[in-house]
Amino acid sequence: MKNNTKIDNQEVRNKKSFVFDEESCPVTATMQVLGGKWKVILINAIYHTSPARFGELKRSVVGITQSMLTQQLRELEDDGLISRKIYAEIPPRVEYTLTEFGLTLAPIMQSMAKWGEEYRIKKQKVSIY
Amino acid sequence: MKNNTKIDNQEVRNKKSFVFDEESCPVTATMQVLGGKWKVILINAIYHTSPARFGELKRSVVGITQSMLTQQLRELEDDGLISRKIYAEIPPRVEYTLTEFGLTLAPIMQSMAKWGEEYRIKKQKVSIY
DNA sequence: AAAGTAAGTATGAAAAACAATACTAAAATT
DNA sequence: AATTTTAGTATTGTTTTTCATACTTACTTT
Repeated sequence: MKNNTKIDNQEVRNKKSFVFDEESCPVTATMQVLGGKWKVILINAIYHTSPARFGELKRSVVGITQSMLTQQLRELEDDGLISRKIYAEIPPRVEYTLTEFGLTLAPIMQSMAKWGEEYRIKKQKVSIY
Repeated sequence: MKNNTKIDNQEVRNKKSFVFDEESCPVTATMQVLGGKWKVILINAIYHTSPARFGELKRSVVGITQSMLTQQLRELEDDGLISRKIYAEIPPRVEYTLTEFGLTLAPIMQSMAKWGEEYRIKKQKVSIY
């Protein structure tokens, strides 16, 4: 116990004690919104093709299913990141754009895009062709 | 069909046709590595507490289970983002640090941290207390 | 009259992610 | 001798995601 206290003090002295949860870690908080397989990809896609139609996203976002697309778009809308504009036409037309708030994610997407490019280069170097 | 072609041409004229997959979209490529509930949070935690011991991460990363922690750390190691240093001691000691490559993720974490802080402010404004 | 169109909804199933619990080793401490 | 410590593994179960398929509407084109 004495020893334990000694170690604790050492730890306190040498190292801040961090807590990573939604409350105290802003990165964790961001992940609550952007988590999931498709969120970031979709935001990025809308960012680049805005205004993006539903069918357009379905074709361009490789691998996503229609129901996933619908669901994720709804969640992004609920979080205030994208807006959905319905045209009263037949056949229907719906256009998605980033809201002003959604546009504040641009730096995240840009840093990810940059990293992804470098990652691709790194992978090429490792591959054995 | 004639009409269809007309619309297609219009689209080609007015809008680039994007494809969002791992090959052609660097953001999507990044998400292959950082996807999942814990990856970004863990990288961020190690970034801030490096060198981070296993038990330390288990305590500080709120909500993660031991098996999840082990699994995610292994995957991050396999992707070359973190390194694992084992000390031949009893009881065991293992320290995790970001590799040089892992450190290249810093801009992503920083942009996420910044956004998370602003998101918190926005949520406060909306709440009804 | 049948087929095509866009943007969905609904349903059920499969797959992946995640969680809980118990267990281990080898030395130090009580 | 029992307990504590750290960093796990193994097993089983639950929950969440994701997928596949069929269906809808109301108008246009064939």
